[in-house]
Amino acid sequence: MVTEPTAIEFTWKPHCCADCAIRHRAVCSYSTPAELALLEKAKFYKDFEPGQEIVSEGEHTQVLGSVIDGVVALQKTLEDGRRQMVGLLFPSDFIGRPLRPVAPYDAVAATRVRMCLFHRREFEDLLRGSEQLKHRLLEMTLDELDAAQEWMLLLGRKTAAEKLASFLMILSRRAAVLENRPILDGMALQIPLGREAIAEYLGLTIETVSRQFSTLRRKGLVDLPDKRTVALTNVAALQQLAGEDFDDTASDAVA
Amino acid sequence: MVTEPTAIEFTWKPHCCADCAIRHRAVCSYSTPAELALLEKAKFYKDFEPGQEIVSEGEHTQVLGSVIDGVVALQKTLEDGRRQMVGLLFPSDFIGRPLRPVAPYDAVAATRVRMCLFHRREFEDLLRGSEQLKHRLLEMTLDELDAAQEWMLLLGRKTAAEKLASFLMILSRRAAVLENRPILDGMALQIPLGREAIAEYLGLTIETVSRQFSTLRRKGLVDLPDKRTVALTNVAALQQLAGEDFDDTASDAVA
DNA sequence: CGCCTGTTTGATCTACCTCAACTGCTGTGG
DNA sequence: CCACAGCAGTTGAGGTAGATCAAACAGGCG
Repeated sequence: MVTEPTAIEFTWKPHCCADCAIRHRAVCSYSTPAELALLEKAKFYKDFEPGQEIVSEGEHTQVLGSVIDGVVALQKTLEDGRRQMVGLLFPSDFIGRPLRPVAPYDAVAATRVRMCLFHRREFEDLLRGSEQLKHRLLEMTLDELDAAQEWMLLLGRKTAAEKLASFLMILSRRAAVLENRPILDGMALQIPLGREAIAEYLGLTIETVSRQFSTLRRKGLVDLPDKRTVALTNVAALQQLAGEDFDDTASDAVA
Repeated sequence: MVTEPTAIEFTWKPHCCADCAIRHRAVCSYSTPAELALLEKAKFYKDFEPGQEIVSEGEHTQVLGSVIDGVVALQKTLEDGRRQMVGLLFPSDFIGRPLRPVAPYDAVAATRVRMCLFHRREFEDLLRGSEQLKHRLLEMTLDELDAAQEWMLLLGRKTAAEKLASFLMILSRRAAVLENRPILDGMALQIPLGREAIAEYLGLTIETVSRQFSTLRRKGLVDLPDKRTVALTNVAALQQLAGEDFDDTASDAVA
């Protein structure tokens, strides 16, 4: 399963960090030109085919880095094969824990993926010397922790319908940020995962996911032009179903 | 519910950081004497009664800091009242996100709690100037993220029996580290949570938790001398049931 | 002693899982 | 151009783990 990737042509191929599409959002976004030059020297690109493992659980990982293009799923597996996704990474997200040599999960390419990688040793050295890098990594880790805690609420307490609605809203928000446009009724959402991966994301079975998609369609909240596309026909209702406080009610400070 | 805490006497009351019980494990553990002096000046202690809110969801928090004594639960709530615990903090753990003014969860004292607190502003200033503080906070955040991902696997894929067994093993491990002793058959585990809080931890109902406790007792894996105490009579079986790879199989490195 | 709160146990119900059949693509080969 | 695998997704029928509703029970405390 870990075959060498065949040459994949992405629409855009970065050669130097200054041109990089994720330059201002990735772990390097606070780096000074001087530091960027060091990163430039150390980095290398690698492409992965859908389904290919980037990191595998229990493995002593030698590389870590940023997703430039594509989507990566982090998943954990029980001995009997039950699997749970624990992370879904988009361009600019960072894979791998500095200072922690053994990966606690599989990282699998969900689509074609281009990674900007570093050898662990080199990256850790750079990190040690760089206030900016460390600061940005802390920020990103805190964001990931927030997302994980929101996800725990979903897994522990939401119904299947709420789970799927939440998933669609999360994807919408992610797409809105990456593509810099608002979430609107009628917007077509490209889903980078098949039904099985969605089920692993939500802690459901593939059949339940499928049924919930059908229910959402029957209720008129979404259209399903094809298996990998969801058109949001009623964002407000979907958001309501997802059970999210998205209103900007400023609560007053205490103590 | 947010009444001022009455005076609580803990057995040990730190006055200066050098004497502090969590000195070598908390966010300040890498700090130099010089930095410690700054922390010393900025810190203040505060005690909380069981059930008292330390931080509340959506609130603009002005303080953050370390748990010195006691246990704190982080929980998220849906509009209709369904609640999920998303963090359980022991002495030396850190509460609050620097750079993120609005709390995404309630932090509630599960037991009597003594906190070592800082005003957000002051702490952020210290953090900005301190390589050590930032590094330790990054480490701790990464640990919390690991724990959250393990927890997601539990919530999404484990059965009620597996969930409870996992919970007991997590508590055991935590106690083993804090009290610096191994996990052994016969060891009595003090549970800092009532059945309801356990249910919120595991994404179950209180009744299911209670039934699973009874089942574990009937199967001879635990004794239940009183409601807040669990004696582990068969650690190996419990670990097995929890479905954890606790063996130290070194997997070989790849690329 | 009776009240209050937290826990256990029992009986039933239901959301989601499981197993199984079916649909509709997409690619391949005659 | 059609036949037919092969796979991903959908739909259906029935089973079950855990939820829900309800009652009994235990300990602490006035």
